[in-house]
Amino acid sequence: MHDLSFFRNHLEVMQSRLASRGFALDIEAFQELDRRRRQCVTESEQLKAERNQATVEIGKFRKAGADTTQQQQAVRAMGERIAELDAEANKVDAEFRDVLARVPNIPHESVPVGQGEHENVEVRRWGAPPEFNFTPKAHWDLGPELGILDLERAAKVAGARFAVYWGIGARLERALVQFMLDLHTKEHGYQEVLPPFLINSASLYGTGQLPKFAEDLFRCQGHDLWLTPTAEVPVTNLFRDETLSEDRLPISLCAYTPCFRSEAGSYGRDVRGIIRQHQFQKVELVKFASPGQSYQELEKLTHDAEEVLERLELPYRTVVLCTGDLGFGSAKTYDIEVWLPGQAAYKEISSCSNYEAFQARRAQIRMKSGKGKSEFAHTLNGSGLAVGRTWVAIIENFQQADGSVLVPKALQPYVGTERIERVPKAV
RNA sequence: GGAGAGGUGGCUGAGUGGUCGAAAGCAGCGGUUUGCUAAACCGUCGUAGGGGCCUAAACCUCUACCGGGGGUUCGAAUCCCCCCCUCUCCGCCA
Repeated sequence: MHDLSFFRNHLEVMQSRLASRGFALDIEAFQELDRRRRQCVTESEQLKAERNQATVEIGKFRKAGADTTQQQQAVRAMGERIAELDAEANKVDAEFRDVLARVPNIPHESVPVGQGEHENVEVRRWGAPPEFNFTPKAHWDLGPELGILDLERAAKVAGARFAVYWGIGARLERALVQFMLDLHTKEHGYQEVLPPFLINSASLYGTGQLPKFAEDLFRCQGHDLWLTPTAEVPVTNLFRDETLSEDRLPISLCAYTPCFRSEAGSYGRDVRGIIRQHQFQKVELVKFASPGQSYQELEKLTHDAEEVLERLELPYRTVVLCTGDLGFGSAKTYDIEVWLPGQAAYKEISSCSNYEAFQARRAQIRMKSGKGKSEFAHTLNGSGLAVGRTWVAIIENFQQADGSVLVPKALQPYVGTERIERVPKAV
């Protein structure tokens, strides 16, 4: 959500900067809606002022014992007109807000201009893809062969795009969660939180998933509750409608949650394996920062996520998204992509974004210095990391000729073994 | 799930139909006094939207907001209905 008065007064600037990310702002339609909205509000408020005055007079007259039937009728008629005007004002205002709520954020000036994914710019590359003296397998073959990944039974108990992990496979997933949380809390200065996995509409609105992306979510029938698509939502909304004191910023939080996404509109993409699931596990990093420090914090947060891959000896590259590939609310985003031998490609495993005040304005997250006026905080978040995709990266990168998988050294204490071998069938 | 008690400004807390955006206290901010600190005293002290004003700040003014949404009334923090949340007790449950 943009600042209304700023937006209204800088329409041309907004238009040109939004155009860089492929969003066409219709200035005339906006102005017309804004004009109608103000007209309704002004007229209604004038009438309300008159009514309030008349009402006070009636009170005085009645105290004096006078008959006020006539005045009462007049005010009643006024009330009817006000109701009409308010209905119209509400309608126009809702329309106006809806338009405004669907305008994406302005890209930061450091973001490269581009049309889409292919124009993202690589900023770092770490490690080298492993070389195999055999043809490496993809996890969708390797996992079932090892007996640790079972997509068929997952389809039975839930459906497509779900997974069941068996034995050491389940333990590997759990070990990764533990490892990531330990790294971020003990070495990167994050405080761990465990939020609700079901969240209400107000929270989703606060971080920008609603109203625009409802079809991407799972909703609980009969309740105002949705399955969280990412911990970003409950964790960022922790401070909704609150004012943070500036000297406590930045606040850095990390949270483990499962994430649920309907993946409507992604039919046919990543259908094999567990790259794209309705449910996946993620450790999320969230920061609340002052405007002056938020870009520095974005760099830190991104490095904190990259560190996970380095400790796990997984090759990756980091790209900065160009204007055309930027997410709805983000002003700047780094994607971290891990190397997957099964696909011989770098695949997104984390997305680290600075939303500036875009979410904070929606969620009313303010900050205040000692005596200054309060202003909106900046919010940031990034995966640290997507656990399922990290699981895939380990299986594929550390696979051996005999079909077993070596466990990276840093993870061995958590997994309790140096090598993953075929698990005995449960039945 | 059942019964009861509540939800008022940053906090505490008054207010049961009109002059209440809301007493009082605390915290905050500005000032006076003071060598400094402390204290005392004076003042100030909510948010959002509209207009004055072409733009920005300041200022003035209007409107809305006393958990949320509806209703009654000339007029609602106050009366009625629905919902949400908190607390206490009971039931059930990991």
